[in-house]
Amino acid sequence: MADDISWELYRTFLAVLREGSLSGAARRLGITQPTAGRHVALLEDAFGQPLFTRTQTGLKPTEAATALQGHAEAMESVAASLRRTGTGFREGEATGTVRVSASEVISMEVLPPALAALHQRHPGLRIEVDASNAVQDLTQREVDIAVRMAPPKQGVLVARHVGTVAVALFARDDYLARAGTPSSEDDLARHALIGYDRETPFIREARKAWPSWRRDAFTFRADSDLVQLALVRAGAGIGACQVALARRDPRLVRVLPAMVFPLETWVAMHGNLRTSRRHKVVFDALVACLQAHAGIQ
Amino acid sequence: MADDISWELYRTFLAVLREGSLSGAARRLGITQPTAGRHVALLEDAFGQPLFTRTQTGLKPTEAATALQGHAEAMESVAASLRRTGTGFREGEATGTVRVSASEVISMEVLPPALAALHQRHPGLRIEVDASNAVQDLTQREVDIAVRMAPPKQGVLVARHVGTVAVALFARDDYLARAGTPSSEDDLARHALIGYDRETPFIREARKAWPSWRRDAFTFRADSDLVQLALVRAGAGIGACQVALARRDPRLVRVLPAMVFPLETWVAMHGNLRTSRRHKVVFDALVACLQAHAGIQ
DNA sequence: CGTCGGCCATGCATAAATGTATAGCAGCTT
DNA sequence: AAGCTGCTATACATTTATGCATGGCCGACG
Repeated sequence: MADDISWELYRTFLAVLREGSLSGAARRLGITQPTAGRHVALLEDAFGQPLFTRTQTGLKPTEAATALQGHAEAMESVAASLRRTGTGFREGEATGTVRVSASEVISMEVLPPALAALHQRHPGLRIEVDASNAVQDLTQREVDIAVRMAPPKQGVLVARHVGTVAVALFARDDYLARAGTPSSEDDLARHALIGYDRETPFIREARKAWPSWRRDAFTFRADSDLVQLALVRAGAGIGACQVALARRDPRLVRVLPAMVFPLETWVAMHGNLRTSRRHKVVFDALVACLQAHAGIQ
Repeated sequence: MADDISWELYRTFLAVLREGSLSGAARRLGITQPTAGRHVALLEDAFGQPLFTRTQTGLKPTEAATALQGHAEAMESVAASLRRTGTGFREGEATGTVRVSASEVISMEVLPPALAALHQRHPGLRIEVDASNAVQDLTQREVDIAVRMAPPKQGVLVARHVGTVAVALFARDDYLARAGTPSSEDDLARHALIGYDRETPFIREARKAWPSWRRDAFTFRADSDLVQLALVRAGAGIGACQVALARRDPRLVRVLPAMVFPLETWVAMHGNLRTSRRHKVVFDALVACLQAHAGIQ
């Protein structure tokens, strides 16, 4: 069994896969084209099969190579995490880069003050925010710490439940003065509603609680929660909004208080990072920040 | 930014961490001690900090090195998967190794016939079974295909719901003749019950359905579901058992039919492996096998 | 207390991997 | 149709990484 496949080969393999040519991969990796070609040849040798069909315009991946791509990407992702963790580590101090993932709304509306304060206390800290609604997999994407709206499943994580963020319906006062205040869920049909466009798994789940919150009932549709929030703030109609955020704007009025959707909120981190000073610092800061956020009713 | 850290360095780094010495790592990797030392030195150079304190008896990892260990292990795991997938790939044929994870009970009682038949059809196939009740993370552990009792969360997976496996209470006929048949859930207190020892997250969830199924009520406690099953089959008392399994033993009698716990069962696989012939073959076989299993009422 | 075994560090020879240069081929553009 | 560009493959030179041998150090053991 050829156990001596250098991990380095995987890296060039992935680059060739991505660039579609030895020359391109070589450029990206800072090596030369013959070297890239030799790496691929070595890998093909080790696996006992071709990974690419050579053409004049580049290399076309075979079925086998396609099957391996995901793995290679996973390695790359982990390698990037490793490098990020290893760089800028200083005994006892919190220095270096930490990559945080959170939903768009949380990233925009909740985290910034906390992160700013954090940096004041730890000037050596570099913080990357990955704002995305897709459920990030800590092992998959390059993220050290994630704010999640679902309890973490994976055992290797250290996770802390920071409370429940309530989502409810809001509208600006002038909209309600204009269009009236709905008194029942059925009333919503006569209003300008602000909601989602494409249905995600999360929305599908949430819809069970709000049966009337259907796509075809919406006047404004947007995939971005930020856009929805902006529409609500602009008085365009009635939309869903985290209660703690709406509280900041005195003109936003809660309608149909019975309609509440609770978001169990968690902060999760790789168990490996428990011993890393800077990750612990950011983790604790996020926990404190979100506990405060979830505490607002 | 030194982006040119060879992935190969990570491999020796992990080996040094594991072996606790350059010499040991070198032996394991089939390189020499000076080379291992140089690799570590390169890595320390790239990270700008020491990873080990050199002693005469070996290398002691610093705080930084400890923080990196988990990442390095993750890389190793992925590399192993990659190698396994790449080796023995043959266009159109199902050859090579596939690693399957399932619960102990499923691994022991349900899969073997299906795997045996599968191998008959595809003699080039090598199958590894990882029997463990811990929820395996497909990206974390070295597993290609997993049989899970929970809907998969991660988007990168291809998952198939194969049905609902019902778990109910059973006892052997002679036990019931001896001790009587319980007529209500409260009656259970007077019986010899077979249950879990340590409470896992899964059991905590399941307990909500069966409030009377408490640890202190059990006569026999075992963490292993296999042992519990064996005790039920031996007529030791009343225990939980998958209905489909109990059906095989004519002496096992279902008690308190109202107490049923449904296990939603899924077969999950990396999306990357969709194009791999051998993985698809095993995936389909597992789906068929478990659909048949879940179909038994 | 001396010996043995295991470990790290260093200097040096060698083998291995990489880079350079070039040839050849295909597809575009003018 | 000729020239340009981008690609792979090969031959050759060179750098780089590796292995080998050795020395020094510490702890275990008889």
